[in-house]
Amino acid sequence: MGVQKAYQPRSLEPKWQKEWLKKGIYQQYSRKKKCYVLDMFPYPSGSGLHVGHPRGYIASDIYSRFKQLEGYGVLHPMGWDAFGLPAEQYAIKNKVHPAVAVKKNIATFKRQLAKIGFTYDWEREINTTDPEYYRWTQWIFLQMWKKGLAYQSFSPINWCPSCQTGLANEDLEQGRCERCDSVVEKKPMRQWVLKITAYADKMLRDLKTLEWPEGVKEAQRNWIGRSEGTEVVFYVADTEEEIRVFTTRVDTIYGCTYVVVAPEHPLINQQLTINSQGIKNKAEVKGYLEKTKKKTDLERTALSKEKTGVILEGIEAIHPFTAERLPVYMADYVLESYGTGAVMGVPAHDERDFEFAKKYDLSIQSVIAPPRGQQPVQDQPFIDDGVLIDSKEFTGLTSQEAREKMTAWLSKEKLGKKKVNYKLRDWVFSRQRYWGEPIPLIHCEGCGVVPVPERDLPVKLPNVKSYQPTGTGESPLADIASWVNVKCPECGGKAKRETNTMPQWAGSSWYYLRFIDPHNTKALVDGKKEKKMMPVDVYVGGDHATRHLIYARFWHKFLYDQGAVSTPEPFQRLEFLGLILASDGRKMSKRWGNVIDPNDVVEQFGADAFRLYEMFMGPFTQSIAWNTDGMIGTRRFLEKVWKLERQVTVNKKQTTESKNMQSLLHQTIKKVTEDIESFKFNTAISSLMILVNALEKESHISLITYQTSLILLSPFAPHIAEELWERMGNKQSIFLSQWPKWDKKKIVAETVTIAVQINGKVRTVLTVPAGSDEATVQALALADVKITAHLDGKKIRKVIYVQDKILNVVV
RNA sequence: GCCGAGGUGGUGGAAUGGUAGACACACGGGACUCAAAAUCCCGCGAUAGCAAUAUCAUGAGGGUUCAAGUCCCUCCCUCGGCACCA
Repeated sequence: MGVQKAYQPRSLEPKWQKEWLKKGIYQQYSRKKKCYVLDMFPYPSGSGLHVGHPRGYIASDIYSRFKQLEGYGVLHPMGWDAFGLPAEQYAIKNKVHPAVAVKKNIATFKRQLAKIGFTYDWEREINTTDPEYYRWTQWIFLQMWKKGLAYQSFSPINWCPSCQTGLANEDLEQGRCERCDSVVEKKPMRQWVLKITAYADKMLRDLKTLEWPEGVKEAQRNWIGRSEGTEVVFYVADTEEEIRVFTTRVDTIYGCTYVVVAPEHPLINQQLTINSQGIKNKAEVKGYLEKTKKKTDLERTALSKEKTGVILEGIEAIHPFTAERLPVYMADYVLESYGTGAVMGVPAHDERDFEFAKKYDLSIQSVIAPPRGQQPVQDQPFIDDGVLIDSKEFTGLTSQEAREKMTAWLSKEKLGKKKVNYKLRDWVFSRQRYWGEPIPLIHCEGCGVVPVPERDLPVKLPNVKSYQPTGTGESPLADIASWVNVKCPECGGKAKRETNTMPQWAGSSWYYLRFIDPHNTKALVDGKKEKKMMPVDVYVGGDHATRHLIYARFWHKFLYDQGAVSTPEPFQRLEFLGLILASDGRKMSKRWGNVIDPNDVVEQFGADAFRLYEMFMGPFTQSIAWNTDGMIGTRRFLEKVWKLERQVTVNKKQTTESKNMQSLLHQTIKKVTEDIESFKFNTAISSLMILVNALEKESHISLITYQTSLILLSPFAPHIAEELWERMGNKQSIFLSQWPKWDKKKIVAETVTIAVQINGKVRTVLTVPAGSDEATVQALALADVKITAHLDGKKIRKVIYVQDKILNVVV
């Protein structure tokens, strides 16, 4: 053991970091049981890591070390999600190739990470911008294309005028670009789109099988937005034209007093171009259309906005049940992109319709009566289910019965059918920017769209003079004639490459597979290695509740259907972490000047103290403000651990501590084991502190107790644990030892304290041998002065006794 | 508006229906020191009291229970997600 020096993390930590790497301590892949622990890999930005980033990495690292100690072969890799706008913007500004900037940033990130002491297997490091990586991103895209899941669309998409690129629905936040906050416009453009909606049902269904936080599942459910309803046909009077309407409340249809279509609805264009009949107030309608076009989606959907619309004079809709002629309106509160782009107006039972009807003085007919006892509120629509009234033969049915019967009737009459609708839109997959994976397709004059043959993958991103977006809807790649002009791989004729690139989210949609064998992604296809490692057992991260998780699930499910992967879901368990905010309560950001560099903290307190503090701050799922003052606490704790060595007796295997001490040790084993498994690191650490505080008071600590404590500490503070472990004479790394098991019998303490209550109020506590029976405890309690004083001769009505916990006397 | 997570000391936070405030930070007092830092010991929800102790106290108000931070009902507030989705 030698003479003990002061605890000096600054020399001790780098020493072990090197040693672990050299010996490959964390590459125990030959073990039988596997555990795949994955972090959401970072985007290597120019500003480097701040103390918020490592929170998730520390958690996954603790979990990985714990699982390795439990005997698992743990895969815990790290890589870089390096395509995307920031690197490109940096490149434009500084006139360097984005790949150069990315390389530099990755080096910074790695240097920062290395100091915290992670178990990452750097032999499996990946980078989404590596052509050998994106060869497979392109390959997967081609498989989708071949199955008809990638298609060209020419309809209007979301266009960010500042980023000068098309965006997916998921990239918007309240009608603004999530990246730059610009108001997004609608722009008709040629786009590649992935048919993610084809997987809507499967993604929804399989959420049930996942161990994910309820909130994230719910966000996914909302995003997919499945709703069951009825599609109803309203014929346009005196024509063969029809307006199809989607509703979830067909039971209210007798209250339908008008029909509304979206401005983009095909009927409008068609009826405007008819000369003889059709819309009579064409000028008015055209005027409204013009106004709508000028509005952004943001303005159209603004919450407080009053509903506007215009009647289509000369057009009437036939009510499918009553054959009444109803007025038809065009209004921009109806969205073309959802349902059929047309709705039936039931003002008595829908808030929006009610508002609209009030404004345009439309008739309001109540057809749903509230269930017994309830009174409808005056001057407000009744939007709940109830019992049908004034609905001919459907009168008297409940809403639910009516929906079924009415839908059945409509089906029979060929006037409608059951229909499921989703909010989820297909994924706009092309970007008109430089720094992304080229879409591996070729446009041939003769053959049309032709895939790049597999042997020609990857389609490498060529060098360009300017990374600046062109703004024309073409990417900067379009300017490189030598790259764009190719021979058609099928007919050898004149052809051009697709110049759009893939979005930021492409590379991260399958990266967890690449880690399984980063040098040979054929594993994807041949399957053996994939089968051994998948699924990811625990996925740790935050901030991407919908986009990344929904995209990755979609790609994975596609690959599953192709037989390329063996599991229907990629991430079995998800641990979603809270952000670390700056001490001012804001997000840590260069912009606010409130960033704290983890390496500064490590420099001052040591990596182990830093790791402990990040986990001790509070519950893992909760956002929390950083406070460097707290660091001193975990550092002091480690100093105590360090000094404990002096109390270790040479007496080898035997335990010398009291029974109560043994009980505490075993309680701690149980607590730490269970808490790590459930990601409750803060309470695991506090129980370790309790143990250390107690050991400190012992005159002697047995070797076995001490070493057990070191193992319990090692996932959290690996460096100090390894150092002290070695000082105990161990030749092999502590991380190749075994996680202790608790002994139920030893957990039971010799003595326990029992609270004695009178009428539920604690009056005294008794220390009694564990397992004492009620009679014994009651006798002791009634003999206690404090109790007799309170009883004051009153009659005891009842006594409740909970073993080893409480005795309640009711008087 | 809908969905999700919350509301506990000066602060971060603990509490299978069973002694509310574990653990830690800050703070106050003491020891050591010429002095400081570090370290160690003691105290630390509020009110009253020299004290023993008593009363009150987990966003607000009701309820269930021998016993409620925890379960039920009504309401308020904070954070996160979604939102003219028919």
